[in-house]
Amino acid sequence: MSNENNSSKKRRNVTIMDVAQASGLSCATVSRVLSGYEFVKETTRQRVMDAVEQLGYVVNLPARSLAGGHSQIIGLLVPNLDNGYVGTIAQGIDQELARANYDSVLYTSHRHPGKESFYVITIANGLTEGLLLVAPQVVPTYLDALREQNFPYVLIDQADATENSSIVDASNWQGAYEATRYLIQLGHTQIAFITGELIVRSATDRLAGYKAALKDHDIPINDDLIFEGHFQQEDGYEITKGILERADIQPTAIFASNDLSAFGAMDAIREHGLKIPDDISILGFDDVPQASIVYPKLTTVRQPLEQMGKIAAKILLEQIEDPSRPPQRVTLATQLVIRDSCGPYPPQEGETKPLKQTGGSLLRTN
Amino acid sequence: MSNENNSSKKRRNVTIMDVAQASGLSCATVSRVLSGYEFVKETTRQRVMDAVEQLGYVVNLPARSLAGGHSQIIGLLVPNLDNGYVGTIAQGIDQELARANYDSVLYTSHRHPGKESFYVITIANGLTEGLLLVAPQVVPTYLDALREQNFPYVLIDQADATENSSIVDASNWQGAYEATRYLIQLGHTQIAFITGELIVRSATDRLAGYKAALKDHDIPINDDLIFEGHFQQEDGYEITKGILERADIQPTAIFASNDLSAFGAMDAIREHGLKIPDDISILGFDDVPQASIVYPKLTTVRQPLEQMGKIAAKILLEQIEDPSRPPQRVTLATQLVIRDSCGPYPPQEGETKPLKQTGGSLLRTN
DNA sequence: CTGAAAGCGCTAACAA
DNA sequence: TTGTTAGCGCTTTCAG
Repeated sequence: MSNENNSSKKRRNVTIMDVAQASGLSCATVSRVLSGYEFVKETTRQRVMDAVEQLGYVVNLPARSLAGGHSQIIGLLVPNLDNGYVGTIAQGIDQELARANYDSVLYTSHRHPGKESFYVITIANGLTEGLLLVAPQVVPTYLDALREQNFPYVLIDQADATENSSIVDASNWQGAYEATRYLIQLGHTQIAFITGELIVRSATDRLAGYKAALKDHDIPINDDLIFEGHFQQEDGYEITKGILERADIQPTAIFASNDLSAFGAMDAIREHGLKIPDDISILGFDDVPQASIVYPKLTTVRQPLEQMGKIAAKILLEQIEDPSRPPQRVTLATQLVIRDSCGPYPPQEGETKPLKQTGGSLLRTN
Repeated sequence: MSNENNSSKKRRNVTIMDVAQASGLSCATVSRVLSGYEFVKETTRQRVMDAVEQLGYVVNLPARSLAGGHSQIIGLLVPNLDNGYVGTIAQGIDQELARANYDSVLYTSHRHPGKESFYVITIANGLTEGLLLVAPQVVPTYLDALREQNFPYVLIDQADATENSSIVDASNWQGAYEATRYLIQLGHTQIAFITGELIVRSATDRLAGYKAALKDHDIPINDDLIFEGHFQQEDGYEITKGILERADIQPTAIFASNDLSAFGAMDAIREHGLKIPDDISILGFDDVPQASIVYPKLTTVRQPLEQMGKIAAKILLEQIEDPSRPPQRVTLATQLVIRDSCGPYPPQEGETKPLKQTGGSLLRTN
């Protein structure tokens, strides 16, 4: 066994000074080598690196940040993590960050109800170089503060009222429009719609896309078929249950504003003894990983979540590098992914898979 | 519009000094108030707080860490984020952390292949006060370094060869044993088993549990029925496809070492035109959120993932507070969750749901 | 109970 | 190309 210094509580870490001493150079030079400064003699660099290696030196991040260097850390503010939605975005972010050797501090919103804004400012204060804000359910109040400080941030899947932030999102209106059109072309006219949080831009855009498609096909918009949800599976379940119990409406298809609520709807439908898509069609939005796992596989509108994360990270990194860049907005195309949860109306006997090309962004996958 | 100082790049942040000045106190006192030191006159505290409020002061984390204070940050090392598994654990961690006002820096492993160890040490150096390591696919090499530095860390769902780390995991052996017994009681004797990464302890434990159950019920262990996978959906799919194409083996049930590979297996089975559970039963392990969404709902062994995260965080926090605490190991009970993917063998006509109590940790849920 | 002062480890002018 | 020297904002003895 090794020597018994278990109880030595605080072993001082190796610092840049130690390296300087060991290599017979100044700490400034060591610092230069470590942060990749160009103009150092090759032999010097080597001397430093040797000492670093030998002493097992590792940088102290807080010290570096404090001294004005790059912490190489960005803050990632998310509402939660348990559904694939955020995870997939985070995956994309992480990939891009890794390329630039950045890491992320994870913050969950709604953690300090009311003091969110204070919380965010703290994050932005010192530790992180920029912020990535993923789809909070409510429009954040601290954006002004960030902007005022000229602190880099990018919103993901979320609109900013002031139109003054960098934003990465997907074409929600378009996606909903095309999906609705698909259902219409399948023969449906009684299409129920489950909305998301209606204070969120993506939710209202999807609703608008749905309405526009109906209108363009001369199908009257029936408010009785529109139900306000909250992007949760539970909502989808409860709302659909309600729909199925009502006698006054008979939708032949349900378009849920996100996959999660679509899953809830599927549950309710099965519980009611109905078959999907024979008795009723279901369409979702997002294309989270689960969508292709459920049975029947969910037809849905794909948001390129991972790519959204990547691009957001890339923009943020650019912004960090050059804070004078003006905010930019990137809207990625959504894509209708046709799987097995939508069928024709009226149901055709013998037909297995409805696969009517509607032109544009269609996709058939697993 | 406000005044045009957009171009002022670096507005100095409000510091503790400003607060001191504004309140006519010393920065030491301000610091004391801010870090909740007990012995300050109430009126003084109030004066400080007022100034803080008025100036909009927020702490600078790096400065605090550097000066030896608590960063209130722990590092969270995870393999990925896109499946519910890690997300659910992270959710639990976050909850516990929030209670103690801690945050987490997210690190993804396999990001710096080969230099992982260096990476981890960097994390541990300065920024974070402790580390939570979630189920890396390989046994990490840097544990010794951490221990040597007396740096607090907790392993989640992962064994440590040296038996010298704090660990939170679940009763993998037991879970697999009970699940296998359940299948046996359902009448199955030809039970295929898809393993996980066999260098990972949880994977070998599950395999051992499966074997033990067979043995205890006098069913010969057939190595031809055991397939090595990697905890991935893809594996489950490929392996199952292979199984179904072989003539020499005819399993009536497949026990996959995690839900992900079970999902893959389900895909392969459906693709083969077979029905679950009528033609073949499927059993998973983990109970990730998707498990109750797939159709048919997956019968699986639940790992209390969220709770594992919570407890790991709690242990880490304790360890941070008092580094002299000896490492502890907590193994949480797994639980067989009976849903719809397993049926009796031979199949009984007319029977809807097999629900044979096997005693112990059974559970029927959605 | 409060203030003065010495760093924590690093970067960034400014010199040399 | 390299060294010297101030701090970055905070905590923490040590005096008062």
